Amino acid sequence: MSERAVTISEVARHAGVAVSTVSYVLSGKRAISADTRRRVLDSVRVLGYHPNAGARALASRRSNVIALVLPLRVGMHVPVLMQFATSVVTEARRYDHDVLLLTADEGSDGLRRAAASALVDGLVLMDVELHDSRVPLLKDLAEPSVLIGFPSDSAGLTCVDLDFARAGALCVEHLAERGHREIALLGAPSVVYDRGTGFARRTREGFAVAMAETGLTGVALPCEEDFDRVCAAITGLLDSRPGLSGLVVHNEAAVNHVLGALRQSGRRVPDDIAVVAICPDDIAERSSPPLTSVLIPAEEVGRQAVRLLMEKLEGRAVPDGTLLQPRLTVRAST
Amino acid sequence: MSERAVTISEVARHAGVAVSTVSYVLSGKRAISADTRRRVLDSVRVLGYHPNAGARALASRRSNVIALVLPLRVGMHVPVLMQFATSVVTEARRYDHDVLLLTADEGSDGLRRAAASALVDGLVLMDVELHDSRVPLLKDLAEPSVLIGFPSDSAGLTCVDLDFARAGALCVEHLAERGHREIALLGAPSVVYDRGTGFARRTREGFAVAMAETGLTGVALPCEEDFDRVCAAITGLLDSRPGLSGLVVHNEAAVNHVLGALRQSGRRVPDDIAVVAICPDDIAERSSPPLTSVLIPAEEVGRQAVRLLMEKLEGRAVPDGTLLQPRLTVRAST
DNA sequence: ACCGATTATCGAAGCGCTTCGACAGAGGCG
DNA sequence: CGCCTCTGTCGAAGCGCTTCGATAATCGGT
Repeated sequence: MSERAVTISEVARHAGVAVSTVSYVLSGKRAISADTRRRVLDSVRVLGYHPNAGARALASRRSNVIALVLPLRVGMHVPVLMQFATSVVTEARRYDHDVLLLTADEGSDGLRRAAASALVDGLVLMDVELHDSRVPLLKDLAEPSVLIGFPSDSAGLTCVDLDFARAGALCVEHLAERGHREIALLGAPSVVYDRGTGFARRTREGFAVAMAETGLTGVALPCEEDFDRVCAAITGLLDSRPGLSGLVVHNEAAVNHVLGALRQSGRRVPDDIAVVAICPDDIAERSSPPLTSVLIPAEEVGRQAVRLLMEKLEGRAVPDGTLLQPRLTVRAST
Repeated sequence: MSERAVTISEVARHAGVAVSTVSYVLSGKRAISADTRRRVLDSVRVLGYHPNAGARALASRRSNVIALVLPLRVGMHVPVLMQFATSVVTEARRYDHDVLLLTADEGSDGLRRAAASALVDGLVLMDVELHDSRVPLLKDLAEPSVLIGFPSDSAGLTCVDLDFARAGALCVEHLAERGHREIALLGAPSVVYDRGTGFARRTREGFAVAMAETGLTGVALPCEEDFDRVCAAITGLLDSRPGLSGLVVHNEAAVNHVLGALRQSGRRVPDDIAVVAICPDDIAERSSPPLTSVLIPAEEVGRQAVRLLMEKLEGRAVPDGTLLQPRLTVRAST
């Protein structure tokens, strides 16, 4: 181990050309004859050359690295995060970029540090809140950024998200079509609403609007994530609303507890009560019965976010807001 | 936005010193008078100087970035991964390093690329398998690395992990003390064993050894992660082993399904059957009843991994293998 | 008052790459 | 045939930092 790394000048010598020629072969920024190109690429292969990232970043003022800022607090849908992170990394690699992982608890300072030191060329932020302290910083950072989620003041920012309002509405409409007249939404833990997290609130709003439009009655409640409190909530709900025949669950961690609680209170799904979840497909499929669900397209959100960022890095204009349309998959629970 | 970044020479001019003096103030590698130091630090603050990462990496041959290689396949304990990633990032920041996220599906090439281009100074790999194709590469990479998990040929590598064998044994011993005589282990999905994933196998081995030592009888079974198959497995187990009174569950995704299945078949926990889980505390606490569990100390594993890597980066010797001792927390399920 | 050892600072030489301007040679055109 | 335009290649100037060796300035010891 540990021979010194191959440099571009060794490649140039080996191929019998100038250093700059090697650089142009590799970047494609100037025309190079087919013959020279081949010789250079051969030398690159033979010597096992990998351009030094630091030198490249210094000279070109591009690090080819983007930052991914993950939230790491309670109440987050962890598996969704993970899916999301994966798709960001995969898509970034497709554009020949790497991903630097930052946690939200470093806050604005972390972002400023990564940007100001030219460690990264751009930023993708997850789980942006309605009133997010990082938003002002992003607005006057030289580096472009893309947010997952919409802060309340999103002017001048590029935001992507699932259209949660539509997702909430979709669930209501589906249940209405199935003939249900009284339904309930079980959402995120109350702390998530209090924090002003956009996706939770927007789902609730979409739910409310669709309820009004379809003429259904019902309530929207926060939902904790431990079995006992889920059970209590379900019991309370069933007692107070005897006509209730449908449930929308927007809480990945609680959804299995909800099913358990219904089983325990003797209700059959879907015969006594129908359940629609807003959650990843794998969770919906592993439940019993498999749940009709609205998929959270984490992968596509990640892909879109990276694409938009790459566009901005190229200096192209991009739309301010991108809302991904939810898709409802009917399974056995409705 | 977008004024050019402040450079070290602007700081030097502002403070009335040489560029190298600024560098030495910032790195502390040579003695600097208190007065000069103060002037320089003031200028740094006033101008908002952040050293350019690329230039620094180029000149010092250190990027101050480490790679975190995450597995992204089925059957992984996703939330644990996340916890782990967080602790790696947090701990790395404490040593003034950043974390580059690589996914396992780029395979050895991804590692080689990141290492050869000097993008990273070292690597932390998660979820290493018994026969991992990346192990040979790691052995002759110039960059130091730390593995989470033990490959079968771990000679010359630095590995960290929870002592899963001990964790399995601990569960058995706990149930034995409580007077149980016949118990079962429900483990990972069978595909995970087939793949040769170390932690699943080692738990099973520790379980088997402790069974022999304590004189208990029972079986170890793989466990799928959908409710219906969990239910079937539980029913089969209860039917075929009427004397069974204890269960060890080493499958984070299935543990709530197990409890649901027991409820459904009319068994009370812990009166009819005791349950010990190997899983994160939050899952154990949210179940009903809250589960006696062996914690997977993801956070500590991450911290240790980073520490060991930093030691290696400093050129210090570190132990080949580090096994973290599991801790059993008694809750209501046993 | 002089010498050697410290201590604090400076200047300059890279680190490995990209990019700009220059230029030789090959064609196309009048 | 001379002139001009392309093409393909080269050399050199940085990019912003670290680090090495050199140089003043200071100091105690004689």
